[in-house]
Amino acid sequence: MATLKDIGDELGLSTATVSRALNGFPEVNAATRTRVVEVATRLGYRPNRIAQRLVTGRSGMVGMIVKVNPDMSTDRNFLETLTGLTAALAQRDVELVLSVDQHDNPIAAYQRILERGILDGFILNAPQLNDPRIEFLRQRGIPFAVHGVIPGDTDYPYYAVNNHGIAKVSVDFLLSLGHRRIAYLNGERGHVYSEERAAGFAKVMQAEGLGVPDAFHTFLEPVENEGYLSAINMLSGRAGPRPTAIICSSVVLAVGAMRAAKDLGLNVPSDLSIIAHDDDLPDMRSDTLVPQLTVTMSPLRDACVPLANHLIDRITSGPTVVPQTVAEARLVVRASTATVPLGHSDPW
Amino acid sequence: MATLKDIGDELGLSTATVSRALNGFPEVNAATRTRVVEVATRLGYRPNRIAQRLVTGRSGMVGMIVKVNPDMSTDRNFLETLTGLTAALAQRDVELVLSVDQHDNPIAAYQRILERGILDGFILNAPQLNDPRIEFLRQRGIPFAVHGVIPGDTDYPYYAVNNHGIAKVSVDFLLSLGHRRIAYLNGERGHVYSEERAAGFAKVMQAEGLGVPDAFHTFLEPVENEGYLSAINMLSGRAGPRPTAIICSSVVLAVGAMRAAKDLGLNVPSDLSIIAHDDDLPDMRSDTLVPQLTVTMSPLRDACVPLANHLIDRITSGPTVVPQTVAEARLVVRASTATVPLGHSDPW
DNA sequence: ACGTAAATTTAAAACGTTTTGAAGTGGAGG
DNA sequence: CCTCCACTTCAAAACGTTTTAAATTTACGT
Repeated sequence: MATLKDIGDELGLSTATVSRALNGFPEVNAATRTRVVEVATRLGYRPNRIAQRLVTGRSGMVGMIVKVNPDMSTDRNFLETLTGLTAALAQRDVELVLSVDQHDNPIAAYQRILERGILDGFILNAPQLNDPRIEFLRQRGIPFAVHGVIPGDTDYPYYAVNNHGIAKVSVDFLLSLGHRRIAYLNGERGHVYSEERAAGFAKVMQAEGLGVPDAFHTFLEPVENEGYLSAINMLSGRAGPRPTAIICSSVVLAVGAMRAAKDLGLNVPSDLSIIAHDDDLPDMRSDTLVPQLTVTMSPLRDACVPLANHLIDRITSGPTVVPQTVAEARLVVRASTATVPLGHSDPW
Repeated sequence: MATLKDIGDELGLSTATVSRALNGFPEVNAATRTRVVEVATRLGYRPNRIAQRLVTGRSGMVGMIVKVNPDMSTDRNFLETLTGLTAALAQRDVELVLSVDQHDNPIAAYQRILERGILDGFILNAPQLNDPRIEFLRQRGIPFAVHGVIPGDTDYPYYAVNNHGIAKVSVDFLLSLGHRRIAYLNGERGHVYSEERAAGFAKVMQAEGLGVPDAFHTFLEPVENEGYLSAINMLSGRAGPRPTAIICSSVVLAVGAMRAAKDLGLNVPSDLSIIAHDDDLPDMRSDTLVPQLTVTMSPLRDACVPLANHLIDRITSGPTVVPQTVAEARLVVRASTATVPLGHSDPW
């Protein structure tokens, strides 16, 4: 716990000079600077974040609020994000403060922690379509960066994957294999990612002159059983001729769909092609499934470093800087997709 | 962002008096106090934690370090703990700062964050048998509270469940049903909880004059498939006469064991009794399984409030205070246990 | 040598709180 | 009327840093 004063005393310098020397100000003599740095490292000096914050208004700490919901699958994503984010922030010497939001009011948690004047900014994840948190933070002028982006409201730093593109790549690939009856097991309504993919899916299919009955585009909680039930419904033939291909919004849903196919005696990929989007979660490896799953892939972890940097840049450079990234998913063709089965290439 | 000065100016008082009025000092006039409180609430005053910390040395923030490992099941516990803990701490106006430890050196993360002088203390979870973190924090005099307790090293605030008791209750119950060949699917070696239960299990069985072959007491990563494989091995009869009852250290393992029994054509509970320990995780409901699982139960969430309080008490009252709690698990008898099948009541 | 500009360093204020030591009230007792 | 004490309140220092404005030193041209 050495302080600036300790260093200054040892060298006969004022704390002002020491501070400047360590913070790389140009007006300090090169020789002095090296002496200061030398003593600082010898004493193991680390600036006191608290004191820093008091005077600069910055604490080097950013917050993230976790919405707790019983659906743990989103939490799996969250934990993955959390890990990468802490690491990425640590790279730039920023700490992550976590808060859990248990109330129905998504603002309350932010308010509570903001009132304390501790944090420099926030990372938001899983934005909803009209996300009140964004309005709230924008109003107060609190810097934030979003994992994802709200279409039509993009006035902030973000890292997003091209959900439109994810849908298009999947559909294009299946079309090229001759599929025409393509179903979609999507995520829950209201989330940006599912709505965006839904729009992309609808658009590409329409452009091809292919309609999709409502029963074959479902919006599900991303748990295995939901995927199973919806796929059973689609594949049983009761809602119309069964699809020859299913696109799943996540690997969990694909696992459910594969179980459904198996239970109905359908072979993947010869009777049914399955393609999923894979966030590359460590406990949901799409390449360990049987058959190995064809996926569009955009590792969740890839988001963390850009997100951290976007936020920090925004904090340090002010509101003029709006760093944004849109990542493309890449198609990984494995064994769960094949050409359309004979006699099934007609549309619905 | 009202300050003490704002309040003081409005009432013609010094910041000193305002501060004392709000912090409940006895020497302030009752009438003044009410006036101060009135203005403070009207202005939405919240003390600035940063300034507070700078002068008092306390920040009202405690830390927790997450060890990231690919085994997500422990993370499920972690997330549950996290939720409860944040809430419990918030009750006493304390924030939780999270840090993720990705390095092999468990100390590094603590060091990094401590050097910053931000935190008042730590919550540790999942203590290992010779946990270096404890030695480190003790040496530095940093307050901490542990979820769990290391046998033989109990010189700190903690909340623990009686793991010995968990094993004993389970075994006693099975013994009373006539079982003699009781197997144990335990958690991984090195963790306090598994070692303690192992010791408890061995002791109770020995006291009964019943040995347990090594093959029937296994230490597993708490994932479904591990439970399945180990149970298959036990029930196939290759390692000796099959057990009539299996105790599982967690519900996930029990799910695996039940699948194994089913695959081998064994009925639960008539052929095989299964009992598990249930931490009451929201996504692993032991009462939704078929058959409903008999369990020893100690909700993970119960730990959070005592843990938070233990830590805060320690921080505020100094090292003389060592609040400790040992919780007992309760037995919840459901449908996965029954009396020993005829002709199987002899020991190994 | 001298004045001036540039280079370097310093003293002091500021951030918002807590806390120490002192000072200002008022009333009771002499 | 004076002293003493209890009750309130206040001014100022402190925490460790950054930053403004001022002061000091150095360098340079004459």
